[in-house]
Amino acid sequence: MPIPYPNPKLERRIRNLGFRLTPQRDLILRVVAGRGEHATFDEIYDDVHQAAPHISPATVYRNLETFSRYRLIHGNEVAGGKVYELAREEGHHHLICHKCWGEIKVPDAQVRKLFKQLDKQTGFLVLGEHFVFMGICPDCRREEGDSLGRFSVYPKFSVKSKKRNKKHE
Amino acid sequence: MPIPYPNPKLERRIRNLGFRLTPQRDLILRVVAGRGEHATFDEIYDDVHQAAPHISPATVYRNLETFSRYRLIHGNEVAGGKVYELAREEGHHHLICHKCWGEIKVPDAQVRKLFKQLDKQTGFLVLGEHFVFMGICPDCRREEGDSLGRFSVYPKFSVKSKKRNKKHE
DNA sequence: TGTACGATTGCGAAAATTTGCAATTGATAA
DNA sequence: TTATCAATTGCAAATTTTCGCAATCGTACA
Repeated sequence: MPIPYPNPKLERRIRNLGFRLTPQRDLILRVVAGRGEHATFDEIYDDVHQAAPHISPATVYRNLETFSRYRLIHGNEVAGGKVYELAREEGHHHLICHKCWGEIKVPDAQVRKLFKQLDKQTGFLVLGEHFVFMGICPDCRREEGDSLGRFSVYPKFSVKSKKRNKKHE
Repeated sequence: MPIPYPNPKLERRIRNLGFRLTPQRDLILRVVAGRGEHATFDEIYDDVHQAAPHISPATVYRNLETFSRYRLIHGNEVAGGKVYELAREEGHHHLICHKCWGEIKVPDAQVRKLFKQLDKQTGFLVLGEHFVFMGICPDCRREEGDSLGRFSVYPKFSVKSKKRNKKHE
């Protein structure tokens, strides 16, 4: 379940960071929230553009980047594409299979335990609330063993051409 | 220490996967090997281009992508830039500080333990040999506490304009 | 409220990355 | 060695992403 929006906590956070909460930013956050997990740039931009055609891609790029940088949202590299989602208190992590692209969720506690250990040992505080670990899922291992054969790898999943609508003509 | 090159094992791996070992690919691998850890696209392309000016950026992009896909090299998203390096037997992982960009290496064993647990619990085999965990390092925590303030975040590290030399003036 | 300042936006241009395709060239088997 | 065939390359074009800058527009404060 995505974080609800409007989200007073999020707004407070934005202002505390010294950011202005512009209509553009508000909309972008709403869209990301509405998309739930793993929204691509295109999905986000499409929604934003539909709701407010004057908002430029550059603004969306910039804000996604800014929000990520300040951990209001999380950006994740998945299978050749980048996906975004609202940051949450609870972490959640995925195992994604190289072969079949299946996803398995990992209980946060497990990963958190590693971070706690790292902290104890090095004093370093890991901040990521969302990690993606690539590998091979149980089913595919059964089929082909642990090594990735030549033809077991897939093309990038993301749709190729976005072909945004030009404004003029 | 980067993996030595030429590397018979790597060549065998390439051929086993059904890839042709073209001069372009050979050079790219040599360059990546020569760069050691964390080579950016630009660094790689520059070296390649210097050694063989006729090789196009597209070829380098394609092969970096292909090699990553088949785990001959590892591509990693670091601080807004992507970096590549030759894959190795031994994993190695980094903690990178959001504030000062300091790097701390994590003993592979520690992370591996997590993966082993995941395997035991889910049957999923994690394949990544190189993970990057972002967070706050001990020194910066001491200075500012655990929360990331507005001005504690840095611009992207990667050099902005690449401005490749055009061939035809 | 009204004013002032600096953050943010949209635009167009620049730069980076990907793609289509014809030509080339490894690798295999005769 | 030579012929064959599909993988790979280089180019140019298409597409995506970033950047510079003047104009706006939130916010803070009087």
